Parts: sequence; C-alpha cells; structure tokens
Amino acid sequence: MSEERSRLEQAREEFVTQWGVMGAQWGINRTMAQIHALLMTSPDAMSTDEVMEALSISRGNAHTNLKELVGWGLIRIVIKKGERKEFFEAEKDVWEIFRRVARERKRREIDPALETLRNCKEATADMTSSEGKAFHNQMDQLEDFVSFASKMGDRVASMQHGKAIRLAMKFFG
Amino acid sequence: MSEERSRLEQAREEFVTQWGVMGAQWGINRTMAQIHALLMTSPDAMSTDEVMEALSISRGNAHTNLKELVGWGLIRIVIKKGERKEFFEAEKDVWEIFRRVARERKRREIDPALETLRNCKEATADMTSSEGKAFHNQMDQLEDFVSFASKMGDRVASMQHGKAIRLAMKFFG
DNA sequence: ACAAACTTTCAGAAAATCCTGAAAAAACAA
DNA sequence: TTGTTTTTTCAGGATTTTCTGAAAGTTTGT
Repeated sequence: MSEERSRLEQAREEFVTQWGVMGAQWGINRTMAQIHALLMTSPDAMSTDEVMEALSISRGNAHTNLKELVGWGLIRIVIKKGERKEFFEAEKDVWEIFRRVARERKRREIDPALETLRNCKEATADMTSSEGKAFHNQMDQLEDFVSFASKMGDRVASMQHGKAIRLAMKFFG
Repeated sequence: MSEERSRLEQAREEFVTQWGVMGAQWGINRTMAQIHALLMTSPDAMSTDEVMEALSISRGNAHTNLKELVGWGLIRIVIKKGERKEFFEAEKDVWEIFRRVARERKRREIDPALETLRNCKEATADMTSSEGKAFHNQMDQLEDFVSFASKMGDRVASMQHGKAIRLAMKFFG
C-alpha cells in the first residue's frame, strides 16, 4: 500500500517536472506550468501554502503564478466552509483546457500580431516598385494565413468535445 | 521614389521587430525570429555580414541563429557564383513555413511529452487506490488528447496547400 | 477598535538566457 | 605551402526573466 503511494508520488513528480519543462519551451513560466500540473493531478483543491510546500517555492512566487493561472482560466478559486483561506482547483477536462489556452493565446498574441500585419500591409498598399509590391504581397499572405488559422481556432474552441471528435473523424475517414 | 523606399524600410522594420516580439512569446529566441522576418521579406538572399549590419548584431549571434534557422528548415544556404561566402534565403510560402514549424515542434517537443505521459500512465496502470486510479485516468486522457492532436498535425502538415484549403472549407460550410 | 489570518506587492538577489568579440578552425586560392 | 577569406566556437559580459522574503494591505472575527 505504502509502496503504491510512493510510486504514485514519483509518477506525479515526473509529470510535474516534465510539464514544467514543456511549458518553458512554449513560452510559459516554468513554475506556472508546474503548479498547473500539480493541481491537475491533485485529488483536492490546494491552498497557497500546500503549493509552496509541494514545489519548494516562496509565497510570492506561488501567489503570483496561482493568480496568473486564474487569469488564464485554467484554475479557479474555491472557498471551503470553515476555512478562511483560498483553495485552488484545476480544470481537469483536457478539451476544456485546450479551449481556454487557445482562446487566451489568441487574445494575447494572435490578435496583436494580426494588427501589425495589417498595418504593414496597409502602409505598402500603394507601392509601385517591385520590392514594395513583393513586401505587400508577403504581408497579405501572412495575414490571410494567420487570420484563417485564428478563425479555425475560434471555431474549434467553441465546439463541444463530442462534436469536435466527430468532425475530426472526418479528417481520417 | 525615395519616399516610397523609406516608407517600405519603415514597414519592414516594424514587421521585423514585431515578429521578434511574437517569437519571444512563443518560446523562440528573439533574434532568431527577427532574422527569419528579415529574410522572409528580403528580395535577395543575404550574407551573414548583411544580416549583422541590418540588425546590428554580432557575428557570433548572427551565425548561431542563422544555423538554427537552417536546422528548422526555415531558411536555406545559397551559394552565389563567383562569391565565396554563404548566402541565406528564406522559405516564403506561408503554408510551407507552417508545415515545417509544425513538424519540428512535434519532433522536438510533442513526442518527448508523449513519452512522459506514457511513462506516467504505465507506472500507475495497476493501482487500486482511488487516487492512483484518478491519476492514471488523467494521464490517459492527456495522452489521448495530445497524441490525437499530434496525428491531426501530421495529417494537416502533409497536405498540399490547395487540399488543406478545400478541407478547411468544410469546417465553415 | 483590535488582533489574527490571509493576500498582495515589490525591491533586490539569483538564475537563466542571450550576445559579443576575438581566437581557432576550416575552406579555398595561388 | 602560404596567405586570404569565411565559418565556427566559446569564455566572459550583458540583459532578461524569475524568485525570494519581508513589509504593507486586506478581510474577518471578537
């Protein structure tokens, strides 16, 4: 029994560590990704102190990243009866996690990028030199592609899990 | 004429700068993203010295990031007749750029992540405690999702542009 | 109002990442 | 071979990012 427990803890630690590494590669703060992994695999909501303890990190660090995760909609605050402090609980449904990350990245990164591409496109719309035209054309293609991908993202992210699966099957069928 | 030229340079600089910012947000070295943007909008292949000059960066920096981009398959080396040095030229087709980035990220990041998930899944496959089962189940769902997304990526990335567009239209139709 | 429990902020320290510049290695020409 | 051009490497410096710990702020109960 205690053997199973320790094996579980070990697997969980590996997951937390690797999720952190992966997050870092995708431009997400390592600690934030680790907290996310920790909460995704926690049977119960955890307090700030429990997170600090589990990852050996400072209060400030834990606090900042917990709030950041709340901002991403990946975890939520839970108040327990009789307890004064806040507890945090992760969204565990993978499809829902994906949808929230997609929505947030779009808002924070894709939309501003589109803005830039449109600016560059507009600023060169009237050019007559071949270089000017080539640049304009390149911006146009990029804008088309990014806005198309963005719309696809919206579409997919607003689907229910079941529907997404069925649609995806069409790809392979 | 010179007015158009300077307006073009300005637009191009904005693009290079912003592409750098965006890259950084996605876990890509800022300089690498800037060089990529520079070459994507260059009418001709550029030498290391020209890149250094255009971005005001050192030779070492330029060299390392150019080679990194070659490794990602986003630019290629070009040898000009009568010239001894190497020139670099970017892939300009957005669909092709997307495919190469997708393929590389899969290889470098998704596949290792799947490996971890499978490990964690396997290590807890026989558990009887409810916590053990919950963890195993969570790993299973994550693994399913990631490997599914990965297969989708493969599928899409191996399609021709035209075919992808037609398929995508089904989404909206 | 006071005190205890808890949350938030942030200046400075630590760590991770990135860049420079120069030297070494390699490629090539004469 | 010898000299010239170009590529590659990398130690040390600069910058950016992240973290700590403590103080300030807030909420809640008495």
